[in-house]
Amino acid sequence: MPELPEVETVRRDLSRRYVGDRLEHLEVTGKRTVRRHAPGRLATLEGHVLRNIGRHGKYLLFEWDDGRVLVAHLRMSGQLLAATGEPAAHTHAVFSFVKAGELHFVDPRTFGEFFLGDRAGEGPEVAQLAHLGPDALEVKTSYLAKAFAGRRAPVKSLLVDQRVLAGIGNIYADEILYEAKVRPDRPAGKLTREEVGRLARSVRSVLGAAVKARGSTLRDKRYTDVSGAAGNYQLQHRAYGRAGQSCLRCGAPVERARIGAKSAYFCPNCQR
DNA sequence: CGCATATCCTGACTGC
DNA sequence: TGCAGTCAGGATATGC
Repeated sequence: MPELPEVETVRRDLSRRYVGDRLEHLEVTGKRTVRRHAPGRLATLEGHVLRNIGRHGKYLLFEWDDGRVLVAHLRMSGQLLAATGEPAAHTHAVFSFVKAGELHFVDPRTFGEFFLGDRAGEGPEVAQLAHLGPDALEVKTSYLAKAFAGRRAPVKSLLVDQRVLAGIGNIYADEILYEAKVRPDRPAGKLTREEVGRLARSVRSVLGAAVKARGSTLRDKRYTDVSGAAGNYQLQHRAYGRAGQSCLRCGAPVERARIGAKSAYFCPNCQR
């Protein structure tokens, strides 16, 4: 499940490989891959040079030599793989670059999408992403305090709300809350200023460490980098997936609860 | 408006 | 061993 650290790892891999190269051919075969506009519009990128790859939260922003931006989201199961040879099962798009060769978009669950962004002024930001909060790596305590004020929803629900902060998903939310020693079911508006500060610090430190470790690859191997290699941050998970095991800080058994429709792992003893 | 829930979809896993 | 049922979760639409 790609979240910010996985998307950032993919962004860096893609940048090294494809920026400066010319798109020779683009074949989109997935019926659901382009759904915000006519799928044929993507082919108008053929012949253009990729100038830069940006990222906002979990969205990738491919910037081309004519100023256009191709937006991509991998959702639950999407992968971007440098590939040679026959496309694997569930390959929905193949980008062919002049020098670097092919880039395959593989996505069994077909939730991932591509679309051409509408520019919203200077810079690479696009109108379709205007609802996103700031990128989670740049979170500030003062911003988070304002966003939480008066809210009764569980703090975890707001951490994964992309309108509040862009980039955090279910796994890193649990890791962040564990690091900050805050229970996931606490009403967000009831957190003290000090707790919000710890949370903001943990957002930056957990995501930063996960980017360094090239993201988390779980058993299902739904995430790998662009060359197909696994990440390493799953080895540093301290909350996610550890139900029934001893808390690595205090030894109490880690609990699993449901918050909204998602599972939440936390230590009921040292997260308060 | 804020919050909760259902939906999209396939593959991995669980239990009989 | 085989098969039905459940779960996984990112974003968005809908309901209260």
